Amino acid sequence: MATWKNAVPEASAQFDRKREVLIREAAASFNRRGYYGTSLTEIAKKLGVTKAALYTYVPSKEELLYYCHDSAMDTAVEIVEAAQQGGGTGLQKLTRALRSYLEMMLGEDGSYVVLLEEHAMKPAHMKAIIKRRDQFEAALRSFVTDGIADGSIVPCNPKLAIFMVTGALNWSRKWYRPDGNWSGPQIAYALTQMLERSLSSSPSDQMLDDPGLFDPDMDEETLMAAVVEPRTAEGRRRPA
Amino acid sequence: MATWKNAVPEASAQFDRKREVLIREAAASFNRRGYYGTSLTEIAKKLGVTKAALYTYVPSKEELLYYCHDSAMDTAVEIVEAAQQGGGTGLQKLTRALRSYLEMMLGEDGSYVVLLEEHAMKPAHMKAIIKRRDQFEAALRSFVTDGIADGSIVPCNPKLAIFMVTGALNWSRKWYRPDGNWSGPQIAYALTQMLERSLSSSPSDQMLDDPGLFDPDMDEETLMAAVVEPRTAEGRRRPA
DNA sequence: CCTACCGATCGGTAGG
DNA sequence: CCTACCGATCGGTAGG
Repeated sequence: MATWKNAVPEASAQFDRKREVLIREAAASFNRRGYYGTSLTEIAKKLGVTKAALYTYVPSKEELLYYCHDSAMDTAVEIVEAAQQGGGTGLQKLTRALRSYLEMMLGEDGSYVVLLEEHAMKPAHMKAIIKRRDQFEAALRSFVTDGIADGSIVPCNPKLAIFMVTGALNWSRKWYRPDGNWSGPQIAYALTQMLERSLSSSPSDQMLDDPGLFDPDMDEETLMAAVVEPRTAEGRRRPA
Repeated sequence: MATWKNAVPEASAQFDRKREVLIREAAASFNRRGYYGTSLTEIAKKLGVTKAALYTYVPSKEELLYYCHDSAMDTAVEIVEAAQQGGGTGLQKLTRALRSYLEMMLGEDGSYVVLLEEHAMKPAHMKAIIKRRDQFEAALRSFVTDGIADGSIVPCNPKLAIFMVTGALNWSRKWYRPDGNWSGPQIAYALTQMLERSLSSSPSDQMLDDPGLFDPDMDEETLMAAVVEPRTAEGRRRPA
């Protein structure tokens, strides 16, 4: 007799799950071909259904784009909060945030982080997204001002600094190839290191000149020793 | 009797000029609303003609996008060549290239530098553009390897370094507001300074914390003195 | 350089 | 979740 009671949340979970898959698939397509360059028919075909079926989960194409942006902001906020709770100097918090942001973006479902074409949304949706993004950027800027105050970051303009780092990070989606020589975590480490150097009050004179040398399981000392050590021509690449 | 002879080049010049205006207008629209989000009717309206008139100057919308990309690459190549001929260390050449690239991009007709949606072009056009862009990036990378060799740049991965700086630069189009607090040259100076710091073998411990302080006519010493000096709340902004 | 039109494709809906 | 369809808009062309 309890069957009816259980059936409701199960069905609802199914619905939510499908909706989430739709959003990720849409975001990937919007990223690849642009909002106007992607038809709902294409998205539906990838999901094995017809266009009409999509309207069970979203009321319009525009709203689908809005959901994509909103999901991306959920992730961004999580990353900033985790970086904040990790503690340490301003520079450490910033570096941590940048690295996990990049790892996420270059990871499996990273393509769903939509960044462009906010103008395609209707004004109310656009304002909501821009507001959330401003909060994200403000959190990153606070790491910079923290760092300037605690001496870990060189005095600079926080606004410009954050524009610089987010630009460098977001651009990675344009050139990153999952089947290339470098893995996501390797690029995340090496790129973050370069950006950290531009802001650190005590910039390292040792940089990772081959991202392929980085191993997620390696500790900092071993890695830095590898940088100066002689090594084989192709170095160590794509560690499991 | 010479009238006829002169009329031909004049007409041809008129044609070329109009074509150029069309390309810039199209590039600005493509940048704003995307390739698929921009109709030829919109572009035509901005130029005060009808859509059909555009076909006198370009054979198709796709070809118009190709011309946009190609013009942008012309400018990029010019900038790199000028930076090369200026001489100096690898770091100096790189910094010079980045700064003029940014000044151009934030300048009056800068919006015509199209960067995205290469996939909208047919394969042959896409290949041609990607080839030219690779040459541009290779030139920038050579500045980095020059710099590592002459000791002005810290040992690093040139490919990653150029991806980082181009990302930071290209992203500026997303946030730059011509009517904002900072002028194009001011941002170009301050942002380039930050990027230079990430690669320099002797990173400055003095950064321009307010881009508004920068005056194109100011020499380096006066500027750096202004950075440490006390100043009025709003600093000096938007010098003529 | 314009008016008038074409075939194709789009987002969205009706009805089941 | 599908078939079948709608009005609107697109890129491109004919003919002048």
